[in-house]
Parts: sequence; structure tokens; C-alpha cells
Amino acid sequence: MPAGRHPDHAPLELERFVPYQLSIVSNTVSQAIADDYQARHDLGVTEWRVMAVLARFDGLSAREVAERTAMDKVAVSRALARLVAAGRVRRHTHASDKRRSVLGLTAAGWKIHDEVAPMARQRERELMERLAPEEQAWLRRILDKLMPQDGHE
Amino acid sequence: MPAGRHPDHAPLELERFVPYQLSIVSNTVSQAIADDYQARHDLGVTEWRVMAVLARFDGLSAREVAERTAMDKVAVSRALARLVAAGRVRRHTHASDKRRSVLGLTAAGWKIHDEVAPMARQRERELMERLAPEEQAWLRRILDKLMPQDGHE
DNA sequence: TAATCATGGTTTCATATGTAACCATTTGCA
DNA sequence: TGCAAATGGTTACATATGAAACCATGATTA
Repeated sequence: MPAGRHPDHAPLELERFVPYQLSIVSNTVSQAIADDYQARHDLGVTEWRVMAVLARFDGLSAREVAERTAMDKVAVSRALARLVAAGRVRRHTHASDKRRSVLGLTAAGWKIHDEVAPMARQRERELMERLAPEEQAWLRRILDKLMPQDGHE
Repeated sequence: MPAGRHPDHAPLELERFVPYQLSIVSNTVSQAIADDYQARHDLGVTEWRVMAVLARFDGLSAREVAERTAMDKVAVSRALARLVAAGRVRRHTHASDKRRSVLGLTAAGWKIHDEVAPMARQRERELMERLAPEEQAWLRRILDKLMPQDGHE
């Protein structure tokens, strides 16, 4: 047996272990995207996700934002605090339920959104262009299948 | 145009955005694996990765571990501190270069490794079983292609 | 061989994140 | 009604993480 190997113990080959590969690829691409706007706009990943959701669905509550971003409510609460303070998100209280907030992007929020969204799309394109068209299609199909089907509620 | 939508702004559809999907899928599966050993063995993800690498490559230095785990050296240093303190990793100084450490699993380390590795593999299997065999093959091929080709050094 | 630079590794500090406890309001139901 | 349980959201605390400064050792070169 080769020196330094331990076949009796069947060690994991990290670089062929799918969960590990997913983690590396995911972190690499997310980081690349974040680098684009982090410094430029002082915007964290969580904040950007909240903005992206509010761009599509105006008037959501914090809880609904949490659902759609797959973030927990604490993370959303913190992101919102920063976004509101920065004047990027408007928040007022729901008319008939004073616990709920009603959220939406401000003009400043839209401005940032309209700068960041194309950059994000561009990064996605760059990632996909490393794959053959056939592979791109399979990847999309596979990810759709593996995404948690939002089993709650 | 439908109420609450803003087509002029071309908002990102997060749930079809590949980097976002990758992040969700990756976190979900990693968390599931971590849950298996976190509580049972008081072992963090970073620590487990270090152990997995040392199981395959005995005698690495901390820097080499960092390379193979795609973690930065601070994270590795901290993980090693805990692992050595817990008696799971043995560390001594390189004979001819006193900066380097020479690392390896202890018997206790191997014991944990041999419990955790099969669980991790099982989780990977469960993930893959949600895909058709054809899709599994494509996913492996695609991830191999997307993995950063270790461009440093 | 002394001065400088590079390398392996740890410590420090500031920030991010998760869990649990917590308020305020609303709902369910006796 | 009136009180317990549930819900939306925030706060507090403890832990994790990353960047930069740091220390010790080794390599390089004048």
C-alpha cells in the first residue's frame, strides 16, 4: 500500500464529495458577486437578497421576505434595519395588523437595485458560460429538482 | 401589467438564479451533514474538513491542509487548536524547518473519522438519490468542471 | 555574515451569524 | 369578555468568521 494512505479507513475524498464541491462552487461564485457590490454600495449579501425580493414583490412583510430569501427572521430584521437606516427600504405599519410591517424599495433602493441586478446576472452568465449548452440545461434542471420544495406552510 | 410587479426594473428572480440556488442547496445539505456530527462529537464543519484531509494525507503542514480544504490559514489554525486540544490530531514540529508543523490523526481522531465518514457518504447518497442516474452523472461532470482548478501557487 | 525579504502559523480586533429570550399585538376559545 | 397560545418582530448573548498585525524561523543576497 502507498505510504501515507489509509485504505482501511476509507477516508473521504473531499474534492469528489458532492456536498463539498457544492460548497466550494457556491462560495466562489457568491463571493465574486458580492465583491461587485459590497465595496461599491456598502451592501451585504443578506441585504441584497432582501432588496431583490422587495424588487419583485412590493409590500411584503418581514416574515414573507424571510420565506422568500430562505433567511431566518433575525437576519432579515437586521438587514432591514440597515436598509431602512440607509434610506433604501421604506417600512410602515400594516393598517389592520400593527405587528406586521409593509416593506418596499425607495427610489434610492431602486437605483441600487438597477445597478446591481445586471452585474449579478452577468456573473451568472460567466459561470454558465464555462459549461456547454447541454450542461447548462442539465444544471438548471438538477438545481430545480434539488431546491427544497419550500416544505413549510 | 400585474399589480406589485416592476418589469421596468427587471428584478432578479432569486429562485431561478443559479448562484442563489447553489447557495441554498449547498447550505441545506451541509447543514444536514453537520447536524449528524455536530452535537454527537462536538465537531465543527471546519474541524471535520481538516480531519478528512488528514485522514487521506498524513503528515501535512497546516498550510497544506488549508490548500486542500479551501479554507484560509486562520480557520485552519483555529480548527487545529481545537482538534489538538481534544486529542484528535497530533502535531509536532518539522525536523528541518521549525516553522512547519507535521500533522496527523491520533487513534481517537481515527475513531471519530470512521464514524463520521460513512454518515457523510450516506447523506451524499440521499442527495443524489433524488436525481435520476443520468442526472447524477451530469451533476458530477458539471461540478468537476466548475470547481476552481486550484489556480494558486 | 548581516540585512532584508518570504513563509508558517497564531493572535487580535471588528463584524457576522444563530439561538434563545423577549415585547407587542392578535387570535382562539372557554 | 378574558385569558392562554400564536405570531411578527427586535434584542441580547454567545460563537464564528475574516482581515490585518504580529512573531518566529528560514531563505536570499550584498
